[in-house]
Amino acid sequence: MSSKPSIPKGTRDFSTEEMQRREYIFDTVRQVFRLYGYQPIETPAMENLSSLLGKYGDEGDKLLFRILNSGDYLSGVNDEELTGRDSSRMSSKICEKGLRYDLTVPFARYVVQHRDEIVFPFKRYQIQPVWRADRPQKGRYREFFQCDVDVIGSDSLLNEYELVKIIDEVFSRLRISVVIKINNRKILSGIAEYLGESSRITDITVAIDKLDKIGTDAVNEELRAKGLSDDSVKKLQPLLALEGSTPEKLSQLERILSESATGLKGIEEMRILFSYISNAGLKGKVELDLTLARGLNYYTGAIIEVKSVDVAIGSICGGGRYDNLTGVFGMDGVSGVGVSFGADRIYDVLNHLGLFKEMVMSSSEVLVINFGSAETAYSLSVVEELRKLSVNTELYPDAAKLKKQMSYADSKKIPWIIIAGDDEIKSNSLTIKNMSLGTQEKVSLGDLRTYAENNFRKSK
RNA sequence: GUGGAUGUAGUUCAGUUGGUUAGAACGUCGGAUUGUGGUUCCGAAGGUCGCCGGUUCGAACCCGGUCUUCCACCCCA
Repeated sequence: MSSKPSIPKGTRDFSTEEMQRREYIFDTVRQVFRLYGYQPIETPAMENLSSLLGKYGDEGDKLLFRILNSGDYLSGVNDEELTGRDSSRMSSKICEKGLRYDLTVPFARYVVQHRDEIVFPFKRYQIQPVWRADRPQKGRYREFFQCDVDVIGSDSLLNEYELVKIIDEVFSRLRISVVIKINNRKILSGIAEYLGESSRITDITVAIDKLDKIGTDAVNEELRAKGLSDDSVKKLQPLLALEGSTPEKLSQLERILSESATGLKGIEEMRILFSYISNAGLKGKVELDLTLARGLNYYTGAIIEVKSVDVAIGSICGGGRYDNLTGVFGMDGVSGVGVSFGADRIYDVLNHLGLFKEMVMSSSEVLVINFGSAETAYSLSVVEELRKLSVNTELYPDAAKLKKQMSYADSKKIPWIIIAGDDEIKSNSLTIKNMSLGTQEKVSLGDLRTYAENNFRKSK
């Protein structure tokens, strides 16, 4: 015997119960996506490494799972390279494929590759696993599912608004209270411009993203450590301290960033978006959050992030506008915007909130007891009839003791049992037992249909 | 990738400064009850103490390595 079997770090098996819960999440998002007119696509688990590299920054490149070439993968490597121990150079020689890191970049590749078949604006959703060679933690896995909705080929801010509506709808259906945070890359660019540090926009945004977590002083310290002048740090302070309603914040910003055309454009975009939102009657909270800066560096307009109000687990949904993602695949001038729901974290939130407990997890509505070969034909006809009526029904496969069959039903939370043995067959009837009440009654075979319609599937 | 914790029946956890045969609860299975589950009673099975090595007369316990999970950074769904 070898040691116990196991699965790679950061990956998980899902039990039947977990899968029912997960499918509930997937079904919910899928229904909402469809409601807004989005259509599904899928792309392969692996992409050519050339499609993936350089899209997520240096950090992202490190987190890509690379797939070793098949066959004699060392044939193209000379001795010098082999002994050079340069991992990154080696990997580019021996790996030409990688596992997808997100769904957005493969989508961009898909759009470029299928441009002739696609009608724009193209609204698609995609629910598939992605892989990151991250160090796992709570709520961080190496294999996890994203549920992406994107619309590509339209600049309209109505798309951003629609995505906010979708987010609100999904989380209200899932009964998770959320706050939707929105920012705009152009405003962040404007701020960097205003500080005279345009080239350091990444350092600046990464630092101020941590404001919530580490506080103003630590952020300032980090900015200085990254090489920002004291003067710039000083100029940034009023921006970090902005208060008031969203329109008030935008007005103050407008004054401060009056010299930056990009910044003003961003402010204008936010004004329009929030004007849509203010009339939308959303259930969740939506706020402008200037410190929201994380996300991939391909965002160019709106940046969206959603957090659970009740459970601290990082963001459960995020996305934004990317003006030219398809450009890197040779197709310019196509703008897209989309968000991604993190199914695994949403699962953790629902679990933490106890919102799964009330879910009915029964595989079958009715279990027909198996008494043995003499009764099988009679039992099967009952099973068939119920299935014709769309009642989820199963026949216990073995003629086990009644006690065993009943505790099977009990542990699987099957609410109804049908007993059809000798006595019943003789009188052309069935004994139907309600497992939660413990009551049972005899029903003639001819009344089964009526009984089923009046009693079964009541929960749905 | 950096730093720090963790690992004992299926599950949650006990286990004395290193000392004989590693325990409990819950769960599972069997019986009390051969046509009645969820309650009760009785009984049983189930562990190479994550894995590999070292120290020791002797290791679940001490040391090293490794893997897992978790926490903080980095980054992110």
